[in-house]
Amino acid sequence: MPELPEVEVSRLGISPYLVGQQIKSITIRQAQLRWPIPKQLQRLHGATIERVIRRAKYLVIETAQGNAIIHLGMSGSLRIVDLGLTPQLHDHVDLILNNGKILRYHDPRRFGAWLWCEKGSIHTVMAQLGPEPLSDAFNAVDMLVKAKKRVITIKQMIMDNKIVVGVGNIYASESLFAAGLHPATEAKALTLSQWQRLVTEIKEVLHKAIAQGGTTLKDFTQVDGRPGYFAQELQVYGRAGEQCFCCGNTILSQVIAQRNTFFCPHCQQ
DNA sequence: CTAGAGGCCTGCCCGC
DNA sequence: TGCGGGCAGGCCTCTA
Repeated sequence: MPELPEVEVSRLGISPYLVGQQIKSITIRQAQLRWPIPKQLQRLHGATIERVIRRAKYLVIETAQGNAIIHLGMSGSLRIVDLGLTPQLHDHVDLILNNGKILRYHDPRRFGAWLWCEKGSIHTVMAQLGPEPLSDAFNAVDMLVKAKKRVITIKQMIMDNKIVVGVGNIYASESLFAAGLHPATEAKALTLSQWQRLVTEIKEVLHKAIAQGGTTLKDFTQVDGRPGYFAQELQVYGRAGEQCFCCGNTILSQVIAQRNTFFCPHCQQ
């Protein structure tokens, strides 16, 4: 699912309902997510939410008692619903707030996670993460240097969370199309100017996707239940066999590192 | 250390 | 209509 834009859209959607609110209680209907939901999460009881931040594809709900970390996995989504709304199948966690709202976590495949992090410490899942793609720490010069040490395609490299976070399978294909680069190109073969183009397009694609409310293929919804509209903007992802909007050639797909990858053989060399 | 493969889950779509 | 196979937005863990 959810790549960086979808997680950021979720953050923007839930923040106004969460920040400053006290958590009345937590209801866990299914604790077996990617990891079992830790008991310490109950320490949110009575806590006031100070901030909701995003790091990579993780959301962090900060309180004076400690932080809850949420990951949406492949099929997770968050909604703000009114108190009393009957939970549906796969609605695994409710954060019940004192403003009559519930933050409701839905995740059919249960690849997502709810974790607990003590105040002032860094959870192991977030300890090894690379730079944020929308920050200046993600830049062409650093990518060029790192690429020289790797035997890997550019698509694998931009999807490596130690190199740069938040770029998943959809936005990797879309960014590579925008940059005119074949996804299977050896990372070490890219020139500085090609890295500049790719870095710029990754930032551009992510910004545009956030502005459109993310991409809904199946499971993802915005906080109010609406889909994300970036699906209408996709140039290559999921379009194998269809015509390139740019040149009319047939879009191809190829498995790279066990992930399906979409590209235009004419526009991407 | 790196790179590649497997696995976790449910749901959906396709072909028989 | 029913059923098995394959596939899906992520990422941790194990092996070589």
